[in-house]
Amino acid sequence: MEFKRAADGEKGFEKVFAFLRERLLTGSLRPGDRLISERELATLLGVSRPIVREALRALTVLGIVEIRDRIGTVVTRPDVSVLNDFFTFALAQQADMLEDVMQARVAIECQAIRLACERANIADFERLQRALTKIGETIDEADAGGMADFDFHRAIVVASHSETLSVLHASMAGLLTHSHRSRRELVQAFPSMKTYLVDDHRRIFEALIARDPERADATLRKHFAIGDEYRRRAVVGDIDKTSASG
Amino acid sequence: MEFKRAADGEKGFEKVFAFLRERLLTGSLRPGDRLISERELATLLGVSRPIVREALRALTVLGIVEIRDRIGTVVTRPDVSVLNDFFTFALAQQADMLEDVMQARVAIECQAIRLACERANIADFERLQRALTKIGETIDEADAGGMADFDFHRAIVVASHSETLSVLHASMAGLLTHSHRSRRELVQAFPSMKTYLVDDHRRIFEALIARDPERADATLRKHFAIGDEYRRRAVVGDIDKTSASG
DNA sequence: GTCTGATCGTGGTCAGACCAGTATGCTTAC
DNA sequence: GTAAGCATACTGGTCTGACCACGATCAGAC
Repeated sequence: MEFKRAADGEKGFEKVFAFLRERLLTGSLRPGDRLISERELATLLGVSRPIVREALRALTVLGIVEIRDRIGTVVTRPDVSVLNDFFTFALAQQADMLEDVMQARVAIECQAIRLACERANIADFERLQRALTKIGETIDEADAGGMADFDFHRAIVVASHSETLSVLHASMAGLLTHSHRSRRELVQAFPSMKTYLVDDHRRIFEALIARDPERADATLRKHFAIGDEYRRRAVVGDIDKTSASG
Repeated sequence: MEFKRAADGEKGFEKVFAFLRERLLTGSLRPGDRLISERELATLLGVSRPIVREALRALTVLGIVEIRDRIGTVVTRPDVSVLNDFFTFALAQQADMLEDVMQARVAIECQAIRLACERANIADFERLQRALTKIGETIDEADAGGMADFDFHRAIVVASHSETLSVLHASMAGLLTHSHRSRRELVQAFPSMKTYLVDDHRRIFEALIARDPERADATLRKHFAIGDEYRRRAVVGDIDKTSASG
């Protein structure tokens, strides 16, 4: 073990990472398990501790593992934050990606609502109902209104009972949060938007209750399309006349 | 710099990571840029080199940065592999996630085909045409057939000209590759599947050419549904009688 | 039995060193 | 003057051995 020459062919980091990867993928290491200490791992694989730490840190940012100070390293259940990080970086370097991410969000939600039509239970309906009520109540507030809107859409995804869809949606929603908010500020400029917001969400809710996937999907899609339309009109300055009151 | 006590409040790793994160998010560091050397970074932030390496390694697994041996560390364009890694690990620990990931894939593809109806160009159509031809040619081969199938579906996503959808699709497709292959082996057991495969893909292609998003979406969805049905029948052992030849 | 404290193990970090190549510039040969 | 060759100063990749601060554990005091 005194040779840095990895007879295994892999460099230090790769060796450790591959070692742990294999244990994790084959199920030898499951969530909740505690890894052997960094020192043991180092001597076991014939590498130095800093290298082991690199590998553990890599697994940490992937959300696979959690390094607990003075306790040890434990395997965790895969977490969303990774995707969040990734998309945050990715988006930062490609600002034009925003519209693109929105497309992905639409994709996720439309699929989610289809699944939700099959799988939603009473609790899901209640959650949606509450969100719907909230949307009506907060129609005049940009902040609370945006949050209510967000909650409703999230409730749809939750109702799909799909972990993957939830994860993906959560990671995109985070990115779209601010755009969501600024969009909400348009409501004041478009009084007609108020009825659109309330009615549209209600229609989506009804389709969901009716457990009609096609209608739910179509309604949701239309909802997004109308939102886009409002945004377009805002860009070109086509404000509702009736709102000139200010 | 002799104090490990970080006056900045953050621990070593966090300090370096936050430092780089900020540069990356604000655009001070853009893809292609070369970071300063590990040593410089270490003295600059008052930490040791191993810590710097941890941070760089973290960014590497996130696909934000690439460490080139004896050259330096350069900022890269965000890459899919991160998501791939994540889903690989996530799936390994929650096997029941497979069906779930499939749902996400359906979501992505259906949205992609809608966009593709608007955005696809000649090159996209040609790619799809080639894939379609290949599917017909390789109908009797499990391996090549599966690949042709995969290429066709990927071509749909590519035709959407959406980076985000492509990224997501790529990361899921990787996971579903083997299931795709095993599914392909069913073809031999289900002769009726051959016509299904060819015809279905052709119908999808035609809807795309017609630039009819609704029809394309619906056809693609049906395609997936039929695939599921075949799988279900395989599970319960309901094999086509006509294939008893073996 | 309970409380207290020493010890051991853990992650967190550092400093300094060596290796192996790359890149560059300077020297040397033509 | 130009071109080949070599020395040097980088770069990442790694190791060693050490220290710190704190959690856990168990022995000993009460």
